[in-house]
Amino acid sequence: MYSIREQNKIQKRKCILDAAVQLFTRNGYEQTSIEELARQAGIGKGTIYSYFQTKKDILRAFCEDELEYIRSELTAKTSADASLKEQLLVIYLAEFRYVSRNKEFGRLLLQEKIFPQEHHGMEDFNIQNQYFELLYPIYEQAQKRGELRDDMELLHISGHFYALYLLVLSCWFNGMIPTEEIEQSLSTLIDQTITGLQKRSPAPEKV
Amino acid sequence: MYSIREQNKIQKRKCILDAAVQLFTRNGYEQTSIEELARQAGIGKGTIYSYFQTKKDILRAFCEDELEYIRSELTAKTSADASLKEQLLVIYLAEFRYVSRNKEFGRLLLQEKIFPQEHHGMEDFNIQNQYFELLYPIYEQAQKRGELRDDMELLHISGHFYALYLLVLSCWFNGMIPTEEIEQSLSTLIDQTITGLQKRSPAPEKV
DNA sequence: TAAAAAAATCGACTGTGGTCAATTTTTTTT
DNA sequence: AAAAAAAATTGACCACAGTCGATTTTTTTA
Repeated sequence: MYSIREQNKIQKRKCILDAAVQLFTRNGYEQTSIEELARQAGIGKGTIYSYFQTKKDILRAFCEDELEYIRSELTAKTSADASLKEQLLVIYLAEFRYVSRNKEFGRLLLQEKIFPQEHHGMEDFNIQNQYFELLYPIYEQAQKRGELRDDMELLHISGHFYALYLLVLSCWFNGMIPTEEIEQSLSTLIDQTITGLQKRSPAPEKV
Repeated sequence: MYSIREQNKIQKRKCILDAAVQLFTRNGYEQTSIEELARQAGIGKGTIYSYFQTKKDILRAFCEDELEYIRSELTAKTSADASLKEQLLVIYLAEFRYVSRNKEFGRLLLQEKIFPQEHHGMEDFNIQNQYFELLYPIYEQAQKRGELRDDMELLHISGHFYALYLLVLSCWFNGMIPTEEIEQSLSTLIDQTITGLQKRSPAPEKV
């Protein structure tokens, strides 16, 4: 049972986020002032800061919600019979599509997510872990089918693929990879990872 | 031959960076105002902005210089006989040590470097590429010794290892990996990359 | 060398993110 | 129901990043 107070809090938080979405998407993040945002949400400026610590947190909260939704949608859709590579591509490309839809948002979100401020702390840790766990079933399945080694920690495997995704994102933000080539790049890197960089057939001679 | 004007520009730029180093390291980046910085450098506030576009650019300029120096030192030192893994570890650990020495600087530097603003553009692209090329000899050498496949683009190989480094950095910033375990983590991931995540055929490989 | 042009310097000014003490609203106590 | 306590709200206020037109310094022209 929620008290009036708690009801209001929840509702007001939503008001702020709704106003943020509207203004951020219309005028951009930097171009939207907190005062404007407060006006649009129908509350005082100071009140915003009892719901969010910083301006970035507002953007982050919205993005996280959206991403969470996309992910839940996705796991339902991913076909379990597809190869590991295919499944990973579907997931990471969906994420990329989201992050790249608005470059400004994506950049700010990733900057905070990958190299966060001290004070956020534990939150991120959990979200990150949650996300990894989301992928675990896929890796486990791939292990069972013999697509992946089974003498490795899932966390390491998961991390490894995630690292590649990060790299591709970074290259895209730096203009080194155009949008059309993202899939190709990811695909190549996934292949590399699975196969390994080690020289194959002729047995390597020890020096 | 430098004109008086050009002489002054070079010197003044250095003044600003010197002042920045002093104040940033003493009081931190956030706690140092541009006015303070200008005073310390002995120039007007507005002048700073004809040398650097933003406050972050000042920090970045300093960090880049330092990093460039560390890298040049390093390539001279790295022993060419060591294994690929050993060489990579030396290089990436040196970088990590630098980035982690001051967490605040490191964070800001990486945020800008990995997910940069639009307007910086080409600069970063070149720096990134320069860095990759710095490592090329090491990979080529490893290919010749048969440690690495030689049917792969150096850029992809380079990128792949760089991705792992990024991941480890991110985990460190998120508090998922404590400083003492960085080497271990990197080491594991490098092994994984070289060997590949694929399940090896239980049947003995042809000798 | 004097005048004109170009470049560099400056600090008052602006807009904004974030704070905080005073005020209002809700809940608890008597 | 009234009083007291707790929580939420607010906008004036502050500090600071970044701008810009006025001023000074350097270079070029005549």
